[in-house]
Amino acid sequence: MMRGMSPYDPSAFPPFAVTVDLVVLTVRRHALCALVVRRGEQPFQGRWALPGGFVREDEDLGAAARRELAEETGLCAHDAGTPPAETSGAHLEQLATYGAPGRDPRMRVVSVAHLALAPDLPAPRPGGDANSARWAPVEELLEPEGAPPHSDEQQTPLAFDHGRILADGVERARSKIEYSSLATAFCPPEFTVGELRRVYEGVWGVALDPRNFHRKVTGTPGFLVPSGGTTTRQGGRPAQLFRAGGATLLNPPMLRPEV
Amino acid sequence: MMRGMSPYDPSAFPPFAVTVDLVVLTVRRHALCALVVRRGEQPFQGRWALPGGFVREDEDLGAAARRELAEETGLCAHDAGTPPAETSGAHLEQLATYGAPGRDPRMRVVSVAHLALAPDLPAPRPGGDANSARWAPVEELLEPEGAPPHSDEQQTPLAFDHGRILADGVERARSKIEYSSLATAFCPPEFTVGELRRVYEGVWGVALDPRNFHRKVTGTPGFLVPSGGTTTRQGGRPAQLFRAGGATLLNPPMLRPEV
DNA sequence: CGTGCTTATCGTCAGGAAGACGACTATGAT
DNA sequence: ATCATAGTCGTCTTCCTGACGATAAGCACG
Repeated sequence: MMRGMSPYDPSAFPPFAVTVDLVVLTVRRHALCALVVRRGEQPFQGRWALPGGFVREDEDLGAAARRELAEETGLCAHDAGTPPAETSGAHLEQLATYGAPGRDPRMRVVSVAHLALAPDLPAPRPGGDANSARWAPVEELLEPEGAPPHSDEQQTPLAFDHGRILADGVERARSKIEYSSLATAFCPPEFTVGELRRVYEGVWGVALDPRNFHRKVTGTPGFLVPSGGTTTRQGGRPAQLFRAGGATLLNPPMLRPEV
Repeated sequence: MMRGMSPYDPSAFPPFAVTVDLVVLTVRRHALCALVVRRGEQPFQGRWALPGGFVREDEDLGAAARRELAEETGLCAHDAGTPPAETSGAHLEQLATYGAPGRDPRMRVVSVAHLALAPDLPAPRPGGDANSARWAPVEELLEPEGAPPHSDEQQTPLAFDHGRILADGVERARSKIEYSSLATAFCPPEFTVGELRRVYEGVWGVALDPRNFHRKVTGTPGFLVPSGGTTTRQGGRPAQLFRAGGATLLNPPMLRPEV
């Protein structure tokens, strides 16, 4: 033990529980969707919530997020900064930390939220038990922004402050695909320019010009590398297949249309 | 108490201490500087560290960061999103959270780092005790990146993992002034175009063309609003004084020169 | 009081990138 | 065969930026 070093006096600081919550996003049927699980206990019993759990002793925050993601989806996540290997992994990065005193009525909980971007999974029922998890369109989960159409009893469909966490994660994803090649994390290992365009359209909720988009992504060095094959899985003329290139930053960025 | 709701079993999760650490940046004499304090106790006794402290019970994370910032600098910080009022406040936003198991040898500490951007303060000696705090150029604090010139005993001048936290904060500031009007947070309430340009030059460590910079910032609607006066405090021809406008996002962004 | 130095501000010009959109290609469905 | 669907290549205009010349208006000297 180091000279003069002593453990903290436990009475000198309040006790906290630390959790990780996950905003797992994917693009399904042209819409941005988030993974939500149904709560089995109080508070917010029966409501939808983001997946998450306690950080274990001797476990790093990123490791806890990767563990929770694997438990819920089976995905093996890359850390941010790790080059995308051949494995079918998702992108994972820290989002923000939420620690308002009253956010969990049981005790003081600080939650380190993480953002994961995953391709459209073949298994729509992740996790263990039956219909306790689903992909939900984000505008459905964030709906009561403008005016609640029917009942005003529940402000947001999500438990705790998960509505805000999800909103922050969606905003991060929307802005980050502008200036990085992260949109490829929503795609399978091999994909076409049109599939990548539908990712942008789904995340941003806009329509993009296919010709200008094609020029942009194929003209940015290091963004896409052709894999040689073609596919007709989207119908129409066969499209060239690409893989994500090594470039991570898009300069100049992909421009999101105004309003 | 809600029906069926009970407090967590304290044995179900490990105990954490939660702190906030501050990356306070300013531009002094054409260099980006960070606020560091000298540690008085083990571990890392005598080394420089980022200011910070425990989050109190019933205190929000942002409130803890604002409190620490006020204790160290006397600055009254705006929350991110709050329009800059007339008060001489700094910008404050959450940066990232660091919770690796071994980062504090005494116990498990999760630190929610915040980033503050402040104008050049008239008082270079903030805080209470004597010479326990100073502004240090960031490249001096982050020096041992390439090759340590003299001794190889200490890897970084900063205690704990504060070298990485500072690096992350600097990178956030460097990228954020590209696409937002945040550079004005480094300026006094009234400033000239040249002073704003020197902020960009100090943060990025590059030289910018004064003519193109002037065209860019005065041509972006909502970025700057003329306050009517002029000043010659920088020497040379009198320069028009401006205030930060309401715009927070720069579109198109200010382009950082390559390499 | 002019000369030189400093900084601020306006203008011009060429090159690059993006939006709008026409044209053509190659598949599957009927 | 024809049509619908999607992919791919070009063109044109407009906007923005980088490079850089020119002028303006203070201050510090002699």
